[in-house]
Amino acid sequence: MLDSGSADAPLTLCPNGKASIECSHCKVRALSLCSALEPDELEAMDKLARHVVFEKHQTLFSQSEAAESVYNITAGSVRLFKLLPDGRRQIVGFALPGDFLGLSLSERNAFTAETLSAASVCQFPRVAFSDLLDAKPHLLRRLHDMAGHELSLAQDQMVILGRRTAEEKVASFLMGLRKRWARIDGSTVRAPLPMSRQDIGDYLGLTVETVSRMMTKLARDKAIVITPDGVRLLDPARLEALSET
Amino acid sequence: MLDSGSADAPLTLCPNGKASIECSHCKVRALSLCSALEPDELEAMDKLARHVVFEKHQTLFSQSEAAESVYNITAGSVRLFKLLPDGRRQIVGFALPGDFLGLSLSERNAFTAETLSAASVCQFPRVAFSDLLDAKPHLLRRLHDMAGHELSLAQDQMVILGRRTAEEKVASFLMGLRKRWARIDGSTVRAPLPMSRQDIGDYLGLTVETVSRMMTKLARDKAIVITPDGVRLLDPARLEALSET
DNA sequence: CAACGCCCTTGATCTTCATCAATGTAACAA
DNA sequence: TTGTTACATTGATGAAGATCAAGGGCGTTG
Repeated sequence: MLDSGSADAPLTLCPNGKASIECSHCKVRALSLCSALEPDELEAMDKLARHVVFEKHQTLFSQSEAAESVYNITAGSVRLFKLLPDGRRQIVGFALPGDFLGLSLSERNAFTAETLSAASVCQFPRVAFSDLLDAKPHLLRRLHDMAGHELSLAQDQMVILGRRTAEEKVASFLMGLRKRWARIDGSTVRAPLPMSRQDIGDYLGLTVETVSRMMTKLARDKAIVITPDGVRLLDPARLEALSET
Repeated sequence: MLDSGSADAPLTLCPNGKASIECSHCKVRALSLCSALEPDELEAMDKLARHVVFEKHQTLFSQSEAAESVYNITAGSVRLFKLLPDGRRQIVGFALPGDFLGLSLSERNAFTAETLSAASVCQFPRVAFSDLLDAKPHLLRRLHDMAGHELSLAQDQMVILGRRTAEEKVASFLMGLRKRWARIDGSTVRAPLPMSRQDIGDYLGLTVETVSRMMTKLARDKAIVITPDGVRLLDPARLEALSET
């Protein structure tokens, strides 16, 4: 895990002018990229930053369009997907608070990003961000490490999509999501599900109905409890067994 | 496509001492990473390089082991896969001549790499390569761009695994492979298949039998011709339609 | 509060692909 | 040559998950 040492130091740098304790931007950035920055570099980042609030189901950016910005999700969550011409949809990931989008700095967006709920986003112009990187090689290095991690996650997802049963897919999904939430809210058993069953299905290569049936099955088996906002994991060992690598 | 301007200039730098026209190392590196290098940087690279020949079905490196090297495949091809404890296998990619492995520079290997045929590999110690990058930020930048491209390919593969039928999967696979061979041998219709049907199945989330049936179907429909060493694409338009994004 | 829409769940049936089994084919060795 | 082995193909059957259909919970809106 990344240390959060730089989280409270540069209070005044938050682009929206609030104290960090109130500012989701400053609060979460300690979780990922910005903890690698020196104060002067943070300042440079913040000069570029623009804080934007999106409503539910709004599009941050679309597949194939020219990439304009790098995004840091500071609150809310986002679905990332590709569409086939006939309407089939594959969700390639979900972005949670603290996650970055567009760090590969490619010219065009590889997928569409839509908010699942109201969301706050810290946006940096791609070109300016790219220039900053050229001036700060160690930041680029950090970025490259993050890209390697992302690639590794994508390959794990290939295993899930290609070689796991419906029940294993849902179990792996819940475990994976729980671990990501743990970094954000510290909970070891709660996994809020801001996305619909349809979204989960499009992420796992299943239909809504199958996702629903597998969730019901896991609940019947006392592995999880389904709550209005997501699930609580009753038997992580059982889920772990279903999703073992 | 990358230009090959630096392909023939630094002839003497080839680590195995042959002239470039005979040296698969020098011939292929123009295709990817090394075309971004200045002569002095190429020299630095070559000082690190070790040229190794592997036999068929040998392991280059294994999943979870400490990553020792960066690899440039100069001849032959390689399968990259992850295993589940119960033996299910997901191939996450195939490496062809000119491809690099281990450029993410992570501490541990994310997958196992095994040769499909006899293969020549140019190997660089990971740590030394990493140090070189720290000294050459523009090379790191180039690497990061390549990582972004790889991530994008991984996401395309997620769409194939999650949302395509067996026939579409096989068609996309053949088209994708043909495009990669085109960069190597220039052919627009030939797609050699150094991997077995089992390998293709483990790449596409299918069984051997289904792969075989779909190949037969495509051949019956006059979209491809099956040859001893691979396939010839008779009707690329039909295959394209099956694999349209 | 009633009506509507949206999402989730559940059941019945169908399709695709996996599984099981047999046969075919090419490379290689004795 | 024949036997052996590994891989590919083909057919018959089965099962996982998709599809089709209906109903239920819940928040929103008039």
